[in-house]
Amino acid sequence: MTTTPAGRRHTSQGEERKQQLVDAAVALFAERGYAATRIADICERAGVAKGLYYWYFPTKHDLFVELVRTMRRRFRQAQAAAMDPDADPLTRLRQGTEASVRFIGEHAAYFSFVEVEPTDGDRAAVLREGSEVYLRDVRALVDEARRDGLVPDADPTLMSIGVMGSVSSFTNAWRNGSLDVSADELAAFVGRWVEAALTGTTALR
Amino acid sequence: MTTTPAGRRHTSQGEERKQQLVDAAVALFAERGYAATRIADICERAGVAKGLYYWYFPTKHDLFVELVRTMRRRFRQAQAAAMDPDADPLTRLRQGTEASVRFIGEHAAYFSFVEVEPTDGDRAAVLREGSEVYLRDVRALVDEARRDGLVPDADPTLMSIGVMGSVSSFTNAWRNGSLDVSADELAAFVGRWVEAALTGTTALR
Amino acid sequence: MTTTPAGRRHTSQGEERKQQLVDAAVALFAERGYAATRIADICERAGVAKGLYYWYFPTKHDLFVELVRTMRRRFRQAQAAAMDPDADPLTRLRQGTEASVRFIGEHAAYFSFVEVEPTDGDRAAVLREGSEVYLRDVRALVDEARRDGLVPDADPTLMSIGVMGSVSSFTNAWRNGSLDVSADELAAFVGRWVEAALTGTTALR
Amino acid sequence: MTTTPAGRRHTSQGEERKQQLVDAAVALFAERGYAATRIADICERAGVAKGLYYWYFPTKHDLFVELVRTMRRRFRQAQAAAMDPDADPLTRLRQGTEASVRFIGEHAAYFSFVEVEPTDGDRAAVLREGSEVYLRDVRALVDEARRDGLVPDADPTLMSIGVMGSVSSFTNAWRNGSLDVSADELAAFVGRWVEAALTGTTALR
DNA sequence: AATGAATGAGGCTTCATTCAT
DNA sequence: AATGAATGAAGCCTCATTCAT
Repeated sequence: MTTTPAGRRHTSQGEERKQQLVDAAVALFAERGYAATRIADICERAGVAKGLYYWYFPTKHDLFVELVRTMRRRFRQAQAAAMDPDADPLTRLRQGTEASVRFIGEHAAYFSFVEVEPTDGDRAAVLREGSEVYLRDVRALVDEARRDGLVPDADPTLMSIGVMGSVSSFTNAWRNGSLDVSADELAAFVGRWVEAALTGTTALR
Repeated sequence: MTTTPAGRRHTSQGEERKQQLVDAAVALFAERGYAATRIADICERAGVAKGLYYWYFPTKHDLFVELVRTMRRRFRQAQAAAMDPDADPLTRLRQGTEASVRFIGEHAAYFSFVEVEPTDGDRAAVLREGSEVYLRDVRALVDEARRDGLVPDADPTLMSIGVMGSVSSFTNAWRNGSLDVSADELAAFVGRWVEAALTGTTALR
Repeated sequence: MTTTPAGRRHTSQGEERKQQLVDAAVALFAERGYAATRIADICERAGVAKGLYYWYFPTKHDLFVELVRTMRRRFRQAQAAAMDPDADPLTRLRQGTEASVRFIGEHAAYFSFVEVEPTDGDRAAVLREGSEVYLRDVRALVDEARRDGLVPDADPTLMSIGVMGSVSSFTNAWRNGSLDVSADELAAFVGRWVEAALTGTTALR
Repeated sequence: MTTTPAGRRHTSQGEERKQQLVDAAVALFAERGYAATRIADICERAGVAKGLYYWYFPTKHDLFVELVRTMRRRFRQAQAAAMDPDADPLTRLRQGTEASVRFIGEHAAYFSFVEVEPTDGDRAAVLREGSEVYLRDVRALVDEARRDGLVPDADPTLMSIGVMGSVSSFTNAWRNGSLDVSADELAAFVGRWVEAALTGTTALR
């Protein structure tokens, strides 16, 4: 049960409806972008009348926010689940990176507009939250690795950004169809790429 | 002298006006994004009447295209100028990378919306052209370097994307204000980062 | 129930609204012509918000088309109803002609802009359809009359056009206010005029 | 030498320019209608800069008026020249009618938009002047013919309108391409048609 | 006479949002 | 919960007209 506009309760049936709308929205955002997607389109694809949208979301922006927040949560869970708590930071970083690549590959539609999209005005902020969280997680590992002498003594912020940026760069390209590798191959490559860049010692194979 | 709508000629005075409009547009696109920028805004900032816009550009999209194409040309020139034709491919790659970072840094407003923007519909294609050209240039150097045994025998497409992606990731972050380094420092770092990732041997300092 | 824009269904209430818009449009077209009538005007006169127009008609032109088609249908019905199927072709022609004059007289507002209007571009075609149908009907009767020896052996196309043209010429003048006769008197006169012209024997009284 | 806007004199060279503009306008009005013809189009076709238009005509409407007035004059001259002053009124009427048909045939482009055009607002009045003059001329002949007992004792206004309407109906159809006769044949037919209608005695051949 | 540039009112259309049922 | 109808603020673009040179 969740609440919406005027604090209304939604039954489980209502939850389904809501999810239909979100799913339709994701598909459309991916196809033509957020701005070019009209609420009417979302409703049409979801098979409901236009007016119904507002029973579930107070505004167009809200669906976006809810969607982003939900995905963010799942994203972190996927990363956390992939990391071996007993491993050294560099290993955990690689595991997290690989998990990220895989997760993004599995939610291509979503990331296609989240990564590339406008960011005009409010949505920018919403998305930034997401990368900040990610960045912080990476940063913690980088710091740890530096403390352990696993990576050179370079600017940790720069290194963290390098890690995060690599993930998004490679997955963006992958979605564009310019890469002819499987998700797993890509994940492995990105893991090695990042490690090589960070340590300057691991050869790319 | 250039031509516009119905193939009209513009005097040099007209050229200036046109440039004023482009400049105003770049600033506004950077501030609030392409979609959120109204033609009226561009004219207002350029200090001309709304109707005049259409004397110079048939549509909103056309200014965008012209702008992108112009910048693309300059971008390549800057890269080419920075590369020592007698140096080995890896060195040239680093020189080009550093030049790219610097160029982007000098045209922050432009790249802020070109890199992050929507890409909904037509604009996507226009922008893609740009990265394809860049990618091809990088790819040529990577191939050469591989032939010379300077980089491991990994997938050259992946490596090229890694190079290009690094440049944009770091410069994006730099523009966001999350990085506290000078343009030159950033360029140097990215150059080393890319070289390390590629060769797996150059330590980050 | 009719369909519109995206094939939407309209309730009977919606049908009324639609009709209100059409009525307002006819009045305005008659007053100031199609081109000079803005959609905003139509809505204002119909007492609805500007945006609602597009709920019912995809464009300004569409209302026009729908209107013309509807009137065309009624026009033909009125003509058919006035003709005695057992009468000779010349009589039926006169009956049809008189009915046409009367119908036009009863829908003066509509015909005032349909007959005299621009016809620039698309609307021309729409209107032409109408006269072609009329002309074909007349032509059939003229041919029959010629076969029966009721009219001279002149070019049937010319004669048919003469009939149709007479109807519109007289009714146009009537609408302009240059004629001081009742609709019935006019109808009778046009009937005789046409018959006289065709046969060259019936005296005008 | 004529005067324009601020009472400026035009040299004979200027007269030519002016005529070029008028000619371009007639062609365009005929092609796409008055409303759909932009001043820019006229200038483009005339091969002059847009601004020059206003050196010759104070407004778009004025060219129209001047054009109509000029043609009106010539039209009347053509009619007058065709009538034998010594002939009876009915003959003169037929001669004038035939001359009208021929004149219209020779100036098809002009009449195509003058006859069929919008008439929205001001232009209506300008055009009406024209038909009123024509109507008055016809009316005088009809009255005379009635006095001489050449036509029945019917409403002279109606008869006059029938004459004028016939001319325009047939020539309109002719321009539309629905008639496959020469201008002379058409003129002869219309002459007989009108006479038959008026007298009810002349058989159509 | 002639040109390119500039103006600005105004039209059509879109679409997020709200309302009545 | 759900629907069709209604609203109105904007935005893009056109084009007659004017201006400076």
